[in-house]
Amino acid sequence: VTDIIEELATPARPDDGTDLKSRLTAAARGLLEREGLAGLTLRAAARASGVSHMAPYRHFADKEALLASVAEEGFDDLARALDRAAAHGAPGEPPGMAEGVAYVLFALANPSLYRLMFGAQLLPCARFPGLIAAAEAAFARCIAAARMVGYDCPETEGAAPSPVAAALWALVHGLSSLAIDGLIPLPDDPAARRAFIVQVLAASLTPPGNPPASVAA
Amino acid sequence: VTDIIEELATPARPDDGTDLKSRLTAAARGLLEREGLAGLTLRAAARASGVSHMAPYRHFADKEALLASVAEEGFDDLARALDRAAAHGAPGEPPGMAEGVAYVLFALANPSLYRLMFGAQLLPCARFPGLIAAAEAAFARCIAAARMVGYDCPETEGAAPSPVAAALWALVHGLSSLAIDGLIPLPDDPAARRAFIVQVLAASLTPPGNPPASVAA
DNA sequence: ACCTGAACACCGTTCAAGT
DNA sequence: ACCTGAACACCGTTCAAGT
Repeated sequence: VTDIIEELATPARPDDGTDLKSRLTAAARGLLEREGLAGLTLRAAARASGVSHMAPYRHFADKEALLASVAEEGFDDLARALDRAAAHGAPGEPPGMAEGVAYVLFALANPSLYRLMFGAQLLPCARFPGLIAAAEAAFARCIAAARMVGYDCPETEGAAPSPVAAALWALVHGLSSLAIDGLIPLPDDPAARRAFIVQVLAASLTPPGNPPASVAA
Repeated sequence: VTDIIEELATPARPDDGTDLKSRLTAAARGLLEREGLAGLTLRAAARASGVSHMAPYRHFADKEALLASVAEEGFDDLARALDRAAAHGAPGEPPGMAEGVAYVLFALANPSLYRLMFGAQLLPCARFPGLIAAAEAAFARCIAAARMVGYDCPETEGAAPSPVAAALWALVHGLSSLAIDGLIPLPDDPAARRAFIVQVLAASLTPPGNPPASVAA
């Protein structure tokens, strides 16, 4: 049965011009979206690409390398989504809010991919420099958004991010992660969902006793 | 080789009085800490407990049920750590800060366990009511800490948490998760590490233009 | 009630060939 | 250079027994 699903989603085209490496990555991403992390196997990706189960080893050192390739695509897509949000932000909202909402909505739209990007222990092992670069590129958007909010984020040379940039990234990442896990249930209605996300992000930026920020409630 | 490690860590004691279910859970937790999620298998837990590879099925419906049992223990431990921190908070810090720091330090001290608790898709599938109850009990500490900070958190009947409680949980969870993944590198020195965590948590509570909160920098 | 052992379908990975 | 096929050790899970 699962074989049929695989075939329908990504029909085997052994000689369709595009190189096998990108075909395998695309097949892996499809498997991840449709069947979750458990369904993302080297052999299934090979089957979906119409090659033998050993062919992927020509392009990926091991399964982890294939996962890293998928995760890197995910960070690239996330960065693009943040850039799109920054380009046309909502007029009534505080600066940086459009990017924060776009971040959370991206995670909710791609839960398995988002989980792979962060929770799969791909980053800390320090293999895959391309993956780390993609993650840091996405992080750079968070720093830019923090500057738009008005925070003073000093240039960080390499290692340590400034505490305020870290705080904003932690906020949007934490909300995304908890919402994906269902621990912070979000409204189903798109408008209500967006409003709740704006409320959460604005809440941690307005401590009690301080004047509330300008939020379009 | 891995067999030897298993034997040394949790020697097989088929008849040591304690019931097999808790022995299996303890063995699974040991495997998780020493070898990560990949090393946590039903068969390895059975081996470490000195029973056949089918004995666990008497106590757990499947592998996911064993994982849920370990994760539930993790949420209980986290709740206890938060209670301990609340009992004797640092005098110079704002209220609620001690709990937030304790939360992040717990995650850093138990990275694989923390990842299992949140990232393993155990919560959203709605099996394991005990696990969900344990997670909500830990979340209750975050709401209590939010009230100590001075936020007005209305009672939430069941489903939707208030935006401010969600924001504080997202902040500490996001920082924990990103720190574990190495995306927000923390200082090695314990005092410097604690100071950085305090800075990050305080940063998102003091938006620019508002008077800075009383932080022991 | 609780545990065992054989068996099945799957997986990641190594190795020896094939063109 | 790139791909194949057999093989190995492992895993989760089902089934038929054993006490």
